[in-house]
Amino acid sequence: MNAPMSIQSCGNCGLSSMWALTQLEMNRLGGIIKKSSPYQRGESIFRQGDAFSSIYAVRAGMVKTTVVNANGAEQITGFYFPGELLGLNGLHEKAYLGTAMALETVSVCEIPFAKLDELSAMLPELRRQLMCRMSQEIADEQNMMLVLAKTSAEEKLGSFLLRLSHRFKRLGFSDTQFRLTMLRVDIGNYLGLAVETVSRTLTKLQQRSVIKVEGKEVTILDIAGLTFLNSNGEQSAKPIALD
Amino acid sequence: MNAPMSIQSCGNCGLSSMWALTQLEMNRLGGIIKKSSPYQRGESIFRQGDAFSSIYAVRAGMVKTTVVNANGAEQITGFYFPGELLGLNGLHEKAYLGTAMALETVSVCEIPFAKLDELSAMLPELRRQLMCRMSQEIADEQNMMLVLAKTSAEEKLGSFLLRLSHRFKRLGFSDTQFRLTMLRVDIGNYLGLAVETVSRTLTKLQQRSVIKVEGKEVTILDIAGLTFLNSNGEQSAKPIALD
DNA sequence: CGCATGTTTGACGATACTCAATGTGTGTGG
DNA sequence: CCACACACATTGAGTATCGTCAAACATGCG
Repeated sequence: MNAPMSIQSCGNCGLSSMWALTQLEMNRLGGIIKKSSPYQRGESIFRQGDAFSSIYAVRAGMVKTTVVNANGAEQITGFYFPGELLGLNGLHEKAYLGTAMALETVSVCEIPFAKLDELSAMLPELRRQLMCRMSQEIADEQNMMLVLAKTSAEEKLGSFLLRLSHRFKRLGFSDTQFRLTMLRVDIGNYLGLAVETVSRTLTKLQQRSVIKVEGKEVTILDIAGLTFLNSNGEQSAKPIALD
Repeated sequence: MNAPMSIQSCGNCGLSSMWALTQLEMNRLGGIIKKSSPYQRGESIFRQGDAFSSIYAVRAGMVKTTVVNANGAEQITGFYFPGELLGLNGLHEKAYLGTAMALETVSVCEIPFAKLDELSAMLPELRRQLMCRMSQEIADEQNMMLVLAKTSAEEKLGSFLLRLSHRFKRLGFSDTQFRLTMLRVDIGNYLGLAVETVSRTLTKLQQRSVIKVEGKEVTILDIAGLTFLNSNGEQSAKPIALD
């Protein structure tokens, strides 16, 4: 089992590389950030319903967020990589809308939101970065909605793998070979597929030499093949436009 | 054909009711908002790839947003009601990530983002409201992801109708009887279902007296029935937790 | 080693997609 | 005003895909 991935630590916290702030701004930001002790696999960083107080930046390791729906079933809402922010959805309800759980050994920085808000009044660049990150979160989720709206299991899994690939690349890791930290059942839950379908589809893609799978290790052999799975031009809504 | 729904107009713009700001703050905000002429069905408010400059608040009518994916197919990413904000996802790329199109006669307010940003440094409550709205957008989208991750067409459509119901209620309209502004094909595209499946599922739910459908008019007869469709406790990921 | 957890594979049936035809409504022009 | 064209919606028949159930197979851990 290899070490969980991490971003370069620097200054108070591993955050400066992603926030693009000046030294002064970083110092101010660093002043309000609390470093927390690492979480072990299965431990939760916050829980659904807890009062919202802070957002969290993942420093190392991968986190999954889940909600319990009306039927009492647990549904995964996201996987979070180092450098990504947790808890942004809790602000408007003043409570966390889901539970964040470590998938492996995880290190996070806690950023008290009230202080971040005050600070953002004084530091324009920090404010813009924060907005920007929230905007990105919105965009990422729309992207995920596109994945989920695909009709075939192959497309869903293909898009899922490509998304992972992009995020590993952004972290400086290989975008063609990586480790699926989460379980097959998690992938299925996240994508709205049965576990067995996940397994079978991975096997099928492997047989076609689009990917190689060895347990949790995945190698992407044919990115184009993965991108254009089942690419029948259908399933699109025609524009009303006259415009 | 009835008039498109709208929020109460007030002051410069119909926004104050949703922003919970003081009169002074509203005046300052009103000073930067541009009212735009109405858009007709099929006209676009902004287009995918356009440079990001403003966010838009829907005042009246319904808007759909779409993206064109790798295969050149159009995919719907959202339907927007009066009082909701468009374009928030464009900030981090400095370009709109999708096209926003009027589904009926639509009126919007344009809010130049650069000015909003400046203003938010001076008005703490405005800043918090803005963050709060972005947080809500994130939460709404996660909610939608839950809908899409459902495995059965019935559940997807049921949840879709319930979401619409809640939003109509928030606007002061009936939450049990409303009009589907969008086409069946749009619903299918949005939910990852074939048009025929949308049609058949609506019929099936009607036969079971859960809803009543007459063309675009929908009446919800049994909210509980709609909420707990196909509620087999399965399809959930078991927590790893020891914790 | 043995148990628990996770993954894969097989067989079967239900669900949803495809193709095709038929309804239904709406607006246009004769 | 009606006939027609067009876009949209529904329904039917056949098929592929995916979910379910069950069993075998791996993997990790005490």
